[in-house]
Amino acid sequence: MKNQELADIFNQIADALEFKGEMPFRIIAYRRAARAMEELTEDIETITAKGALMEIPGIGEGIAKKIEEYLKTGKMKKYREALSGIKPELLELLNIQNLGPKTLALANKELGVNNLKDLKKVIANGSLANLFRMGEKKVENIKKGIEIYEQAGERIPIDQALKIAEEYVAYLKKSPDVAQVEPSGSLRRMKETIGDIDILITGKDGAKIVDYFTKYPKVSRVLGAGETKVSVMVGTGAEATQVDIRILPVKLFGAALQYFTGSKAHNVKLRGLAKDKGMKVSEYGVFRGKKMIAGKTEEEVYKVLGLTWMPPELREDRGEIEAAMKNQLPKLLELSDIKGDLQMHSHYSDGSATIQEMAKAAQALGYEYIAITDHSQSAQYAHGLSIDRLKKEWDEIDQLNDKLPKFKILKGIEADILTSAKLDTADKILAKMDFVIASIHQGFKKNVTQRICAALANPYVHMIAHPSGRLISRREGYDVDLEKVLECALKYKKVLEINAYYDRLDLNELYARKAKDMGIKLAINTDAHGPKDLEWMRYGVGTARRGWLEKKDVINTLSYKELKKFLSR
DNA sequence: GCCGTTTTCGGCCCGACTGTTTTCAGTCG
Repeated sequence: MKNQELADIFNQIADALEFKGEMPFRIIAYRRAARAMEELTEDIETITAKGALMEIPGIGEGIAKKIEEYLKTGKMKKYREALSGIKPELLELLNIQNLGPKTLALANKELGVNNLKDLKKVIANGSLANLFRMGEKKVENIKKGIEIYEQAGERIPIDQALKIAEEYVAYLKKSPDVAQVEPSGSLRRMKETIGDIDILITGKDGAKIVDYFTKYPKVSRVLGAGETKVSVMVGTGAEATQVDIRILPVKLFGAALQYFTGSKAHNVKLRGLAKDKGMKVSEYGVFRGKKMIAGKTEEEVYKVLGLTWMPPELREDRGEIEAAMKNQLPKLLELSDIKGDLQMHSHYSDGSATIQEMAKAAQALGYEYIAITDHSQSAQYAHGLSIDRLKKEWDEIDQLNDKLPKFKILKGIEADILTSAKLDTADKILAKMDFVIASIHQGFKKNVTQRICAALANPYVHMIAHPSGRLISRREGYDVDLEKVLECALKYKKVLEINAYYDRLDLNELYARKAKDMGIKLAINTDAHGPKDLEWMRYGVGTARRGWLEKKDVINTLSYKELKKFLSR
């Protein structure tokens, strides 16, 4: 699939044009095209072959021609032209905070800066500070930017971001000057990774709040502090994370929260819509002329624009504004709709707890059932179960089910799909199980699509776990055609998983939405290896909500009775 | 470069903060 390749090319063209001082709107157009490429689930070559490129929003005649040219020849004239005269490492420097295209172009033209080494040199010898409209302080800020750039700068997993944010929020709530504190930005939208943590604060005395905010013990550096807006770094080294706050009066809470939650693309669309209607939207409210007509609540802000309120997870400019206009937003799945967890491991394989301990923890979450899905025999890396030990596990589950009132433990297994495309567990064993998961744990590059489809065709298999195999922070995933996998799942009426482990979230939101649209059922499971891991469910639900999923799309919202009926089909 | 139940041309979100300005440019979100 060349989707990401093309996205990278368009982003680089945008960077290059920005560096060269090209018209801003042309640059925005290339960035939009890049984003469109990244969000496609279908292979761009398939779309091109169908002649449907220009049906993608953000792709017009010009960019469509460039895509066709690239797919046909492996080259793109515009790309070559845009990058002509630009040394390979130069545009990378645009990732340094406080160093934008204008300053970089100036440093390049006047001082011959072409890479990080050059940049450091002209900072050290003072020549950068001597350029037009430059000075000591500006250079100092660029130096700060370089430090942050070299330290970390990677997006962090949502799990880690939530922990940092929750601690910070607890600290902020202790201040008597703070009225409301609300994590917003990508965290509130439950994005799978987080760049900066954004926190909205309302209160009266901004200066006092700013002071208190920057005195948080974990702050390692203050990046900038005004009266209503502050940025700090929390932690050091690879752990360092940027936290931004915005302070506004209580009566503007809704407008402020809407603005600070984003996404940027959503807000741009919203503000454009307001403009068409003769209104203006900002963090200070919705205005018609000078008159403020909304701002106290988010509901109010959306309402005056003719829209119903929408959950933060939808706010990505992926059709939610259009749907809200027609009052056709999905009624999203809630965490409280989840009645059980259908993938977890006990100490029989590589889990840390007993089956009883897992059941107790699940009961405490209000669940009606769980499936114990220990690894199968070929999974030696995970202490996979021999048939004898599997039978022992069944006996224990039977005993527990007799003991536990109003709670059910399903006999499950996570069976390995072998490189031969066969499952490592015999059908006659699978036939005796309540819930059969098949998954790839070996041969990531060997006919994965075909092997998964073969597993889906097996009448005893209910679900494919983590269908792409990606690990967000460290692994790309199997060499698999997910479009085909979706087709197979639909054909055999099987379930696909949203694995809720925060480093998997697999299927991701885009494929989850595609699956839903096709009519495929999903299950959201934590893949817990200990009782505490069951709490990861909220990340899986977040991904599901970002994929527009409703209760009816997810099988572990069914009651035990309904689930048994569903699984027996 | 994209896009159109107000337009095939003329629009394209809005504001904070910083520094180097003598009224504003650059950067960021």
